[in-house]
Amino acid sequence: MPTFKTLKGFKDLLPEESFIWESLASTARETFDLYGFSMIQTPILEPSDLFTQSIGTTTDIIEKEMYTFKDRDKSKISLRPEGTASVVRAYLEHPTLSQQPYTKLYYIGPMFRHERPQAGRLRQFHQIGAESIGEINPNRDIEMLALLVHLFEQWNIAGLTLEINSLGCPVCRPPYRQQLVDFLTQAIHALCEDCVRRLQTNPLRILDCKKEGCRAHIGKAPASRDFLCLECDIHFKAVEEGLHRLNIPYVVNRHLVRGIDYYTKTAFELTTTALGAQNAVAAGGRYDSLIQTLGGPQVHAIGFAIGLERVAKLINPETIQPNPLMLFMAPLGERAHMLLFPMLYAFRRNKVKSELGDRNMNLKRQLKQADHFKARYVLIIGDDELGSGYAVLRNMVTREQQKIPLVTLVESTIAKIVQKADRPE
RNA sequence: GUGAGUGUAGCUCAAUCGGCAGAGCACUGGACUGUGGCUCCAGGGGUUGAGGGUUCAAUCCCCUUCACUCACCCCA
Repeated sequence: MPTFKTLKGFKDLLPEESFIWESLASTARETFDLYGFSMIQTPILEPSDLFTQSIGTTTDIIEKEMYTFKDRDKSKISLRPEGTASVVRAYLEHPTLSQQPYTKLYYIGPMFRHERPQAGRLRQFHQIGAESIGEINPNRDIEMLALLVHLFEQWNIAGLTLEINSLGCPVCRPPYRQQLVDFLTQAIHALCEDCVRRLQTNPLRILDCKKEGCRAHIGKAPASRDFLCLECDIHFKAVEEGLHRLNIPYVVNRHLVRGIDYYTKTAFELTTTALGAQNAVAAGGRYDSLIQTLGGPQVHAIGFAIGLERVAKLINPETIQPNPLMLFMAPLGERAHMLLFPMLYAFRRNKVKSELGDRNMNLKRQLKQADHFKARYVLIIGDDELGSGYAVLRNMVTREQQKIPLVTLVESTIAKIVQKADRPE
C-alpha cells in the first residue's frame, strides 16, 4: 500500500482520461466562440458569504457540503461549490464586464462539494458553465439552449433528453408554493419521511421524489406551470416557440425543480439513462434576481453548467486518440546512437513526433517498442548502414523498407514520411 | 449523515465441504544472433486490505477496523 493516496472523492486524471478531457474542452472552446462567449477564469477560493447569499442558506450545498475554512485573518473562505456566483461576483467587480450592453462568459474548472462519492459524483468535480447576462428576452433562453444542444452534438453524444420547465418569479412563485404546501399537507400521511421534512425545507423538491407512495400523490399535485403570472407565461411560451422553430427536441417536465434557490422562470436539464442514479449531465436556468441579491443592479441573466465527469463517461474513448508516434529510431550499437541522438531533436524541431530507442536492445525488441508507441515509421541504423551510408526506413503498416542517405537523413526522412502521412486515409 | 456490496499478482478475475494460493492479460527471456503484431515454451512476481478470534488447519467461518463501489439523501 502506498503511503499517500488521493483524498476520498478526489481523483487523479491519468493521461488517457486527461486527453479526452482536453479534447472535450477544446471542442467546447470552439463552440462557445461561435456563440460569442468569452472565457473567464475566477479563483476557486471565495468569501464564504458569496455562496451562502446566492445559493440559499437552507440548501444542502450550503448547509453541509461546502468546504469552508478560516483564513489566517479569521475571515471565512470557501472552495467554490458552483460557478455562477463567482462569475456574477466578477461581473459586478469589473466595470469592463458590467458596462457592456450584454455579457456572455464561459468557464471550465473544478468545483468542490463534500458529499459521499457515488457513480458520477465526486467531491472535486469539474464543470463547463456559461452565463448570459443582461436581458430578460426569451431569445436569450433559446440561445442558451441551442448552444447547449449544439455542444453535445459537437461531442457526438446522442440519446439525451432536454427537459424544461418554468419555476415562476417572485410574483407568482410564492402563491404557487403555498398551493403546493396546502395540497401536500392534506396528503402528509402518505408522504415518506424525507418528503415530510422537505415540506418545511424545500416543498418543490417533493415533486422529484422517487418513492412510489409519494409519486402517486405527486401526479395530482399543482404544477408551477399552471400558476405562472402573465409575464412568466408569455416568456415560457416564447421559449417553447423558439425551440420549435429551431427544431430542438424537448419535453416539458412540469415537476422539474432546481436545487439552488436563485433560479427563476426557465429551468432545464439535459438527462441521460446511461449514468446510473446521477442522470443529469447538464442543468441550468434563468436567475433574474441573483445579481441584485449580490448587491448589483437589476440585471437579468441565464446560465447552465455541464458536469464534465458525466460527459466524459458518455464518450467512447476509441473515438478520441492522441496522435500516433510518427517516427521511432532504432540504433543498433553505440556508433548508431551517437549519430541519431542529435537527430531526435532535429526531427522534433521539424514537428515530427519521434522517439529514440535503446542502443543496447536488439532490433526485435526495438521494433516491439515501436509497436507499443504505435509508430508509423521506424528508422534503423546499425553497422551495415553506417558502412553503406544508407539508413533503412521501415513503414510499420505496409512493411515496406527504403534506403535513406545518411548525409541528408533528416530532410530525406521528412520528405518520405510527411508526404505519405498527409494523404487522406 | 443512512443502507448494502466488494477487497486475492501491475490489470481482470478463479480457488469445490475449511485442506499445498491459481489462470488470462501485461512484463522479461528463449524458439528466431539485424526485422514488430501471430504462435509455442520458460521465468519473475503475493503479508489473500489490516488486526484479532474459532480450528490440527482459514482466501473461505466469527468480531473489529480501513479502503473502494453502488444506492438513499443531494446534485452537474
